[in-house]
Amino acid sequence: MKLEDAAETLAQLGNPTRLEVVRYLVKAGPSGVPVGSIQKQLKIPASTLTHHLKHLKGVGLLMQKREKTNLWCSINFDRLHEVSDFLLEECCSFSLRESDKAKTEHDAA
Amino acid sequence: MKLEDAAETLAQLGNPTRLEVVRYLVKAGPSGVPVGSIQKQLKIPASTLTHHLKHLKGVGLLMQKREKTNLWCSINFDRLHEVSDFLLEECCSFSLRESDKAKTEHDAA
DNA sequence: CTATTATTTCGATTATACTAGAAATATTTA
DNA sequence: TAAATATTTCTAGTATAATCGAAATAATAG
Repeated sequence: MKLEDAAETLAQLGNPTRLEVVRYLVKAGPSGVPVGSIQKQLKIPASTLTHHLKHLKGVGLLMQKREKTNLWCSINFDRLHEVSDFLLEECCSFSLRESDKAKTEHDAA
Repeated sequence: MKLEDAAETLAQLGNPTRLEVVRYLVKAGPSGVPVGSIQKQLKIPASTLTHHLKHLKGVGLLMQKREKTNLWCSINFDRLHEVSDFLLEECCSFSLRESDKAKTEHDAA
């Protein structure tokens, strides 16, 4: 995953209203929930909700599928895992303290 | 972890410059890296970097420790794990499709 | 076709964040 | 004390996002 994409996705998750929606959808599981249910359940004005859903869709976190008049929303779990994992990838792959002690010039450039 | 706190933390991670710093510190491991090394390595203007470090510290992602003239920065791995995990907690704890099929009134309120 | 329900677009207000140069401060070493 | 290095504060310009009411647009059922 590219850093820019991860940052953009995390930024979208960083809005409290949007995160509330995401958490709700995560709990709802793969089958998802209609837009209207989210709206009533979390008491978010319709226009505000649409706005946020568009953002979530934009970074690939949200999937939507029409069924009659309802638009069912569900989380893209793969994508969410990807972002979640990104944060800790390559953890501790170098230690400056060691090279520091060994008098290696870390900041050569 | 409270939703508001998670959102605030994710928002901080959502800035590309800050995320780059975090990723660098994650790779550096628990011993950390001095401010100046981050600055040179990632080529971020000093004032900009200080600004971002303050944000990261504000949400508890960054720990700092002085050693002579250098200020060593390291990631609070516990905190980062907490946020990372938060996203998928209570996954699939309810399914609207099922209650839908059973004609249960989900949006009663 | 009309009524009803679901969702989106528009438009306007308000607030907040990113960025970085220049100057200031702190800490160490000579 | 002076010089050198490390980090922070100040300040200001620029841009972008959150919010939501009202009106518009689907989509279906009767």
